Amino acid sequence: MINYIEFWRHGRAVECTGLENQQGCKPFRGSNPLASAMKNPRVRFAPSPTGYLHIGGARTALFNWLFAKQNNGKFLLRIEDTDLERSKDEYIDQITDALKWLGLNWDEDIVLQSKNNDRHQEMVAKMLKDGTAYKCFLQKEELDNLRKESEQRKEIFRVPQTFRNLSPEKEKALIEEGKSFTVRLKVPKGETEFNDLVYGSIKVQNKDLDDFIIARSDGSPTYNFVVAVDDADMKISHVIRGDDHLANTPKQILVYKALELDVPIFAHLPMILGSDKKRLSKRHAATNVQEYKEKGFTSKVILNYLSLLGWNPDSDKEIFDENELINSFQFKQVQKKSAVFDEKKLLWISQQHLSEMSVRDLMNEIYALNSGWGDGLEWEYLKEVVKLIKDRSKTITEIASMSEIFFTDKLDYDSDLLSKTYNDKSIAIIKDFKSALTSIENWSRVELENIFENLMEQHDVAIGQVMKPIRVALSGIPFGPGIFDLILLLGKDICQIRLRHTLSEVE
RNA sequence: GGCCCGUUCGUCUAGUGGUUAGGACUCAUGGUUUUCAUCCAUGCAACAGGGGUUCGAUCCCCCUACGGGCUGCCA
Repeated sequence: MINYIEFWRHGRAVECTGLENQQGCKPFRGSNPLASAMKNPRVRFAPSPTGYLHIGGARTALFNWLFAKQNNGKFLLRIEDTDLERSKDEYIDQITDALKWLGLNWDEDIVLQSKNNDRHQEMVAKMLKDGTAYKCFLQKEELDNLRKESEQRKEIFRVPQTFRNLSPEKEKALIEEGKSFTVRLKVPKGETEFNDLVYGSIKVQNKDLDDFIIARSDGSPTYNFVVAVDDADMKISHVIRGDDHLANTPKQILVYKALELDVPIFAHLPMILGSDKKRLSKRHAATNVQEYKEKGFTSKVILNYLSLLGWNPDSDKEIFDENELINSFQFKQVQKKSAVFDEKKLLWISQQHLSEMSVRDLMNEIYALNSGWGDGLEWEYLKEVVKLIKDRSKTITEIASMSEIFFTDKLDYDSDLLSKTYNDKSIAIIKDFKSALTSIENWSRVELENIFENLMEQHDVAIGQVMKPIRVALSGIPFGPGIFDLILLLGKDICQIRLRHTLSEVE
C-alpha cells in the first residue's frame, strides 16, 4: 500500500510502467483491489449548493481535475445537497456554470447526494445488522447535560457507550416506550492511520473519536457516514479536498472498514486565506469565482493563479496553460501550510496572459463579458482599438473601459485634469495643432510627426509639452496609447471635435 | 479542554547538517520609451522563540508561543 502512495505522490502513470527504476515508483501488483482504480483514478469535487463557487472550492476542483486529466482518470461532480435548510437549486446552477466557465468539465452525470437516501438507509441498516453500529437511546438533552457536567469538572467528555451492547429485548422495549434513538458507529479499539498524499502519515487513537452518530433520530444519515458511502459507490479512488476535512478522515475510514469497502487514498489541500490571514469569507473583497470573472480575469488566469496557491511547479515557471498544469502537477509539490490570496499577484498573472493573447481572443473575452461592447462599430476598427490598449491593461475590463475613448465623439473631461493640463501656452499649442490638422495633406504618421516638430519649434518646448495637452484633449486621460497611433485611429474629424470641445471647456 | 495539522522576506515560494538563505509578486530608486504600460538594472526585506543532538543547525529531536481545523442529531 505504501508503495502506491509513494507512487502517486511522486510519479505519473506514464512514467511508471514498472520498467523504470525510478525511486518510489514500484510496479503495480494485481493483488491489490485498488490497483485497477489507480491506473485510471476516479476523483470527485463535492460542493454543497449553499452559495456561489468559492475560490477555495475552485482550487479544490482544479487539483482534482488536474490529477484526473494527468492520469487518464475521471473527474466527477457530486452535489452535497442534503442540508435542505441551506441548499438551493439556483446555487447548483451557479456552481456548475462557474465550473464550466473555468473549463473544469466533469465526466459522467452529476450525482445528487439527496437522491442516494435509500442507499444510505440501506447501509445504516447493514451496519446495524452486522453489529458495527448500534441504536443509542441517549436523548439530546441528556447528552447536553453530560457534556456540560464534564466540562465543569474539567474532564474530557466522552459519549457514554451505555447502549452499545443492548439486548434485543431491551431495545424493543425502549422503542415501544416511544424513545427516539440515533445510530452510532461502534468505534473499535486501537488506532486509525492513513497516508495522506500531502500530509503524510496521520494517526489517531480511536478512543479520541467517540462512537459518532451515523444516523440522526429522524433517521437521516450524517455527513461523515454519507460521504464515505457515496465515495465508495462512485468508486472514488482518490479523495482530494480541503484540509478542513483532515480531522474527519479517520471517522470516514472507520465507516469504510465497517462496511468492508475499499478505503480510497486521501490528499488534503491547504486552505486559502484572505489578506488578514483569516479563512477566506464574505468579509473579504471577493471570494467567489463569479466576481473574478466580472472583474475581468479570464478563466485561464484564474486557473493559473489558483494552481500556484499551495502548489509549486518545482521550477521558476509561473505562467501556465491548462495542459502545462496537467503535465506538471504533483502532490509532492503541494504545500502543507495555508496560502494567502494575493490580488496583486493575480493581476500580474493576468497581465502576463493578456500580453500573450491574440487580439481576436481578447475581443471574444470582452464580448463574453459585455455583449454590447463597441456596438455598431466596424470589426476592423475595434481590432485596432484593442491592439493599441492591450499591452497597457491588466484585465479584460480594463481593456473594455479604456476602449470607451474610441467609441464616442465627445468625451467627458475631468475638470481637475483640465485645469492641471491647460494654461495659456498649452491652449495655444492645441489651437495651433488644430489648425495644422485642418490643412494636413496626407493623413499619415510622418505628416503628424512633422506637425509635432513644428509645434515644438514654434513654441520652443520639448515634445512632452506638445504631446500632453493634445493627448488629454483627444483621449481625456493623461496616459494611454502612443499619441500618433491615437490620432491616426481616431481620425481627423473626431480629433477636431474633441479639440474644439476641449477649447470650449478651458477657454 | 482534548485530538490533528501548520510556522523561511509584507505575499506566493525554493532550499541544504557548513549557502552571501535563492526566485517571483509588491514597494523604492535609476535607465530605456513621445505619455502610460512594458522592458532592463539596483535596492529594501525572512528561517516564530527556547532548549537539546552536533565541531557546526534554517534543516534532526523536544518544549513553548502563535495560527488553523476537528471535537454537533452542520456539511
